[in-house]
Amino acid sequence: MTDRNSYYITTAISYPNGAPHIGHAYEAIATDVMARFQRLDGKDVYFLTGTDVHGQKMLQTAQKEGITARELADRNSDRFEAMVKALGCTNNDFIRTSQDRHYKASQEIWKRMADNGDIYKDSYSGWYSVRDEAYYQEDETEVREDGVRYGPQGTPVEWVEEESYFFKLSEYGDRLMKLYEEHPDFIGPNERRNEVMSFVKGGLKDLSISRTTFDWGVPVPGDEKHVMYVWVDALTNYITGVGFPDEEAELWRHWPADAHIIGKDIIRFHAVYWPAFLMSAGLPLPKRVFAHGFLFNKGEKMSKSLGNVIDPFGLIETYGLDQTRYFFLREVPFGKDGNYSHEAIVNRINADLANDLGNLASRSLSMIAKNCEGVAPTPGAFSAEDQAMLDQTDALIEICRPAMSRQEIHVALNAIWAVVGEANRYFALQEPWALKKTDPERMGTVLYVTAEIIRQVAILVQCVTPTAAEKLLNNLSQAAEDRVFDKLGAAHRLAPGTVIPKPEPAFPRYVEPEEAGA
RNA sequence: GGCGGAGUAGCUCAGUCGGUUAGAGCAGCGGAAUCAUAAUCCGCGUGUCGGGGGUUCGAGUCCCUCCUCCGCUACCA
Repeated sequence: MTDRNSYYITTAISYPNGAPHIGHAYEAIATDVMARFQRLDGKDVYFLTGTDVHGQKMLQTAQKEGITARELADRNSDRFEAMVKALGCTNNDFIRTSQDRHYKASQEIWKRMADNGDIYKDSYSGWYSVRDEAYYQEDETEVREDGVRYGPQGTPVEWVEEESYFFKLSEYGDRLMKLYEEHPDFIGPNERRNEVMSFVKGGLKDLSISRTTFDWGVPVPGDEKHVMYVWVDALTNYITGVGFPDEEAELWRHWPADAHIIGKDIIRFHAVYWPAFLMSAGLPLPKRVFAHGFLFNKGEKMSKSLGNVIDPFGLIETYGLDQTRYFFLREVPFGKDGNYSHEAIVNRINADLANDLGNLASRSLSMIAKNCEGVAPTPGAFSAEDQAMLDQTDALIEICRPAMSRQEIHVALNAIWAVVGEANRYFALQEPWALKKTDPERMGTVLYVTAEIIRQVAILVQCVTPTAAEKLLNNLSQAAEDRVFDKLGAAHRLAPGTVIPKPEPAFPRYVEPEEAGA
């Protein structure tokens, strides 16, 4: 929006029924990169993540462990919060749906939907799978040889009959279609938009939004034997996090959200149910819901039974934080499924980070340290090659900004690394080491241009590889206030005379650990 | 079954409104250079652009058909 400077971005909240895995980490990293990007671009950013701790599964897991649901929720949420921290995420808050503020917010949005006449009580019966948290038609289930009835996902189902509150989703089809048509950017990527639209076009049924079979959840106002069922509760976190229902709250300025970043498996809840709830409650709708893909281990789905689950803490430990962040965002087009393998990540670390960018900085800055008295030289007139190189660098932000606004993180990174590659060619072709003897002034110009490229690249990649970018910018003696996108481009070139000491490697190569006993 | 997407170099993918010898990165092979994190640079591809048919002066690009894969969705004894 042009009329406000706020940028509110969220991840989905994780269900902490087990340990955090790479999928949670991926979403958190990507969202953090987008939050950092907008912050560097001068936006008033609010970044929210957290956990969704209610429901029967949490209750059952807690019972199995002999603790209360709340104890389990707290313990496991702590782990998720620790993961987010370990990933270097700059979230402003970490919400847990067990918090008082969230109960208040959920009950308020419920009341508003009820006041709008969209909630009614009825009874619900059917074959219910606890594990799927879903009801199935009888003909979707089958009784197997063990005498147990199973649902279509292969999980056991039981006959459940309970009274339930329903939300009149069936009345929102037209308004939702209008939303998708008038705001084509509401759902991304585009293939998800098509899926959602065809789903809505097929007709919507009313939605069961409460349960009486367990009590670990937000009580329904005025009928406390019901607790809210997953979606009203979980989705509401996005407004709880910015102060709802206190619309005078300082944080409420951030609503509506600019982007909800979620996994492709929950697109329907975010692109159909959520806007319908908000319309019903009379609240503004988020600008965009973007669904990323899944990560596979060498093409195989990660699962506990296959034993190929990747632990995010282990990745950081093995490869480094910046390296892990860079790998997933560069290797996998955001929005598509992607693959992880040791070979692939090592290749990215060494080729892109160490060899291309790290070594470019190293070779150019160390020449400045050695041959230019440790300060950025004063450039002479720029040659056509110099100017072309600078122009390409100056243009990066104009590529990155629209790409990032569409969550095309890979497009931005691709453009940045194209400049890095071009800069290596430029450097080799200009041969500053030869100019040292033949034309020292020209050498100074080439080194200046290269340092300026590194300055701009480092400012841009702060959002992906914050630690290494900081090293580069320290090496270029850049003040904190100069490390923002406003300082990119021709109007704010590296000042000649800036102190540039001998560089320390910003991106070390990945070296395979020695074989045991070798 | 319906809808949608995809099938291009060993791998991952670009290919705008159809137009000259179909591109990039990675991997591989050969060479150069020595500023640098043994990093970098240059050169090297006989690819039925999934198969077949059609429209056109000309199709990876449009139309038809078939095959394969993926997603969403519906349903059946």
